[in-house]
Amino acid sequence: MNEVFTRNLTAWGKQNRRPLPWVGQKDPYRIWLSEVILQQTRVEQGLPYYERFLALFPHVHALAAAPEDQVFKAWEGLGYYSRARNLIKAARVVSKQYGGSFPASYDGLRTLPGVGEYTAAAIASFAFDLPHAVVDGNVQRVLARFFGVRHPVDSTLGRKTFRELADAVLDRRNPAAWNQAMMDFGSQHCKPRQPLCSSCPLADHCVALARDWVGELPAKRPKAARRTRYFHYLVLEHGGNRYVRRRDESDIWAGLYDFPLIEKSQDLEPGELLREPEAKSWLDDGGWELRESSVWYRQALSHQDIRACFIKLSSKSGKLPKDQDWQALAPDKMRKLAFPRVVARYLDEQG
DNA sequence: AACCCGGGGCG
DNA sequence: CGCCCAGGGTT
Repeated sequence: MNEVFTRNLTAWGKQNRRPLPWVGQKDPYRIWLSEVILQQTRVEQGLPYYERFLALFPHVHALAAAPEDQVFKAWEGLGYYSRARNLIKAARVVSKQYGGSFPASYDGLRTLPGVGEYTAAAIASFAFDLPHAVVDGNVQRVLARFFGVRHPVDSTLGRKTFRELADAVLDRRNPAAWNQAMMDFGSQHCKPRQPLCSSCPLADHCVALARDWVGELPAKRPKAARRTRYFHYLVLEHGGNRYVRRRDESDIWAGLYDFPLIEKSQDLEPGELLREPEAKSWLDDGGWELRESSVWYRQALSHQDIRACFIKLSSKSGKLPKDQDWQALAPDKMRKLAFPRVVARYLDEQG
């Protein structure tokens, strides 16, 4: 069974390799960059970001030397911004401590920030031809269906099972081509919905197909409920400038910029909002006057449902409390900074 | 082990 | 609207 799986998947891989800029590459920097960009991200979505990053930062030293805000701006809209933070950290380690050369071992790669089991195996196999099997969503799906594994992929037992299975079927003579074939097969043939079972080279021995489990595999644990948050943004204008701050690392969008924010568990009208203690402590004595308030913008994330409203106020004195690190910025300065998607949408529409 | 972290595309 | 995506880090 294993032999059939290996032989047929290898044959499929030879004829169906995807023409992507990082496929077949041996430069560890380019492999690493593409893998981090593609974490939890579709190829079609990540591709333009990969091209842009490579143009802006052709090698690891350029990325290591870049201003952080420039890297975040290049990452804007891609999500999971801890990837951008770790990208900068890892680039600096490779640039300064390793003289620009990525570690040429799985364990060495694993020490880099943002490089977990999957990414370390990917770089080790693609760049260095080392025998490490990648286990991503595609690989899990192929293995779960063909071998009929019903453990949830996000459970401890499931992770162990899929890692061992992936290692067992790995073609150690050509790990790069094997890993590529597994992921390509999962993304193009053994797809999550409407997989191409009728023309599948593995159909004869596929457990899921024989038992009619294709639609339920791979199994996942039930998800936590989505939390709804109401973000009331104060757009404080003073002499053509607006106040922004860089978000800290304890909540969503760490490292990105946004406006003074009052969060509530429900939506408030501007009149109610400005009577809240939080608003009064910020705005009192500043002579702030209400100008207009936007419609509600909505952003659905996998784990949160965020609704944002933008309330514009202006003042001649422009006074704000000093205990927060607000900066008053002109529009041309703001354009260089990265904002959450929902804020960027507002800025695009309002100017 | 459970939880958190974005955004987009698709059925 | 729910699911999925070339996952990783923190608690």
